[in-house]
Amino acid sequence: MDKDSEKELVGVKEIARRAKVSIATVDRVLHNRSGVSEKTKAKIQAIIEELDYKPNILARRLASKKVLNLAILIPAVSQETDYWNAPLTGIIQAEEEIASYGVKVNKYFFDQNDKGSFVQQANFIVDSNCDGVLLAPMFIEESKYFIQNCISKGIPYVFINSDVPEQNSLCYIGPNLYASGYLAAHLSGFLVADTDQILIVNISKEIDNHHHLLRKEEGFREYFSVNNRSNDIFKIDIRQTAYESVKASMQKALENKNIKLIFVSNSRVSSVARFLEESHITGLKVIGFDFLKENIDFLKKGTIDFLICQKPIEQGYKGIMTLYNYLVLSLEAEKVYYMPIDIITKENYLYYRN
Amino acid sequence: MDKDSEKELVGVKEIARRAKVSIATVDRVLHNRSGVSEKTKAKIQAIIEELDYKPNILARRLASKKVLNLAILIPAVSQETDYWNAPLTGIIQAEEEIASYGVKVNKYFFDQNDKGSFVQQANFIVDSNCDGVLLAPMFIEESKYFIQNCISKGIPYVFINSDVPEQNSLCYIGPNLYASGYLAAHLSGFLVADTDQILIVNISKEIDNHHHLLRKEEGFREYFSVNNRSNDIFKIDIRQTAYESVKASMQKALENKNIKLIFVSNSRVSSVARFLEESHITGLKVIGFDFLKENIDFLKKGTIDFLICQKPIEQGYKGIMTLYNYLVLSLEAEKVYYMPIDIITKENYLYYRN
DNA sequence: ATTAATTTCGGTTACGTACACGAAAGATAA
DNA sequence: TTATCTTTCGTGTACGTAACCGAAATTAAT
Repeated sequence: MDKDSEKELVGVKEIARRAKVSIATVDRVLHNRSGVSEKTKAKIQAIIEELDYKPNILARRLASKKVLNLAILIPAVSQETDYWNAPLTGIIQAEEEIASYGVKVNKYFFDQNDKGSFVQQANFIVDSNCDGVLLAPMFIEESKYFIQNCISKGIPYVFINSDVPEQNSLCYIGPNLYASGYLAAHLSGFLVADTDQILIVNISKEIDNHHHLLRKEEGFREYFSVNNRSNDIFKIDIRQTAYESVKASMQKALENKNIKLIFVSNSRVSSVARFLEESHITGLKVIGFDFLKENIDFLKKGTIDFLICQKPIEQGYKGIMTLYNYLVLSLEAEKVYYMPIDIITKENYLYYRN
Repeated sequence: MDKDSEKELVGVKEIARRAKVSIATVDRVLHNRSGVSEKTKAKIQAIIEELDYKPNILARRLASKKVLNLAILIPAVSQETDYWNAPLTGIIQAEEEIASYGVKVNKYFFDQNDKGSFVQQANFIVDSNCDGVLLAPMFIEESKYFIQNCISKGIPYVFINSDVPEQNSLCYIGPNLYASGYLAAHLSGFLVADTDQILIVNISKEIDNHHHLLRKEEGFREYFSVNNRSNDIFKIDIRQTAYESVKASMQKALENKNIKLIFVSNSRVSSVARFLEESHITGLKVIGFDFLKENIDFLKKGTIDFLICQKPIEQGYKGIMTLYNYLVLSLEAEKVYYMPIDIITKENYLYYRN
């Protein structure tokens, strides 16, 4: 049972009384508006300091009638993959939670396979007047350009899902790609012997996106190198994401080899699993990414052994909340927030929360 | 870019205007207080329905000057294990978040090895006047008695960390013990061959607590049974938690056997790891529970291979928030909220969030 | 010294809801 | 009918902060 000293919550009124000024004046220094002499300003600030005054958020939001406009720019959910459903879900969750606090989230979507749509939507955001941006910087150069516009308008922005370092974003929320590749390799280590052959599969159409996969591959290879494991590691890049294309590439890749484990560097792992199943190839271990329905189906059946996932819903949720905390509560954000690297198996997927 | 219809946020004032009554009358039906004729009550309710009125939480908390008193009853952090630090951290986090909403959390702690202290603290809570209780029902009968008191006073209660089913709690937040044991077995399956011997170690002083460990053991054994794995599985119960006692028991247990994997059914796994290290026993795989500093140290060194963890901080956080949501926002809670079963290894522990 | 311009500050209302208090309307009894 | 009681409802103030508007104090210009 705690008996710590009950701090009486003081408000502007008490501060005004002690400083022998009106609450309006206190309000002015709180928002460092002009119109207060240096002397009284100092006096009031001292009292604020002394009393450890914390403004009442409720009263503040209630009295301030202006609504906060946030904008998000993320890929649209396509028929190819519904990965971005998850971050969007988190974004909507956050929106509902803070809607009554006068926050509105305007949603803009672009086509992952079309840089033009990204630029177009980004321009819409620039033209709208918003107070903060949540962005999936999938196209690096275009993102940098967009950011320049934000900076010149004084709009803070948060990166989600993939980072563009050195761009002075409020924060980055997403995976540490390298580390997740490294972990995948560790899990692989349990599944194969030193003499077994390993295949890395990168499936991605857009070159920018491909870049992210390479980071995972580096981490993956690093593990085997650091631990002096001498497995043969092959790799293929598949640049057409349709199943037929994956199938053809996989057939070729497995020819005349004795691959024992396949590492698919993104959520497209279900295509590979489907191929293995349809070809009646068994005895192969498979590791991939993301908690998608198709992937889980194969996980249940044992075609996929491990999925690595990084809480996409929470990424969206935290992205919005970071902007809210910064703009409304004026809390500073962690510059980099790496999401936990979750391991999903047949046995724990039921309890997983994105 | 969404263009859904902007719902104008309406308040009691608008409702009052439409119903041609005063806001006080609207307020009365909102809180279904007495003093309103059935006719006007029906009229007002219809309008509320039609307009899909959502009360403004900020204004509500601001105007209502009564503070909400929550009580928690959890084990004290002992020198033996600081596991309960984590839930407490989450509880404090939640408290800070909602403190400005007029919520206060009163903390009561009991000694895990002393039922009497549990009863005593529970009585303190009953005598205090609180509006909700968060409880770790470690001692089953005593908890049931406590709950009876809560029910008779109309106080809602939430279970955390371990469940007592059929007690009509607002909700249970914590692990699915059986499933986590099952997962541990699955991971073990990767680490051992069919001919290897396995040792299950239960370390716990209190019998009630022991009961929880058995659920994990069941899940563990079930996996091997379901998958027709024929490993010899031995087991020991250690009823004294001090290291010397663990050491003696372990020495005896390993004698004349060829154990290849040890499954420790709770967070005491570091004692076992310490024993192995001091005895220079290598080549043994170890699986245990919980993200504690001692455990992580051994994980880093490779003495422990896997830790299973179930977000104790979040358990505390969610426990308080569930009460808050129920009492303040009158949101119903999920009856059972099983925490995700997280797998922690050398490679991902850095990114783990409790 | 007087006026004008500027800086500094206080009074006041508003945000959406809760609730005490008292007034009006209706019901009952004489 | 009038008096009394009960039910039903409206007025007004408060919660802690934001911000407008105008007043007082200070400074600058004549």
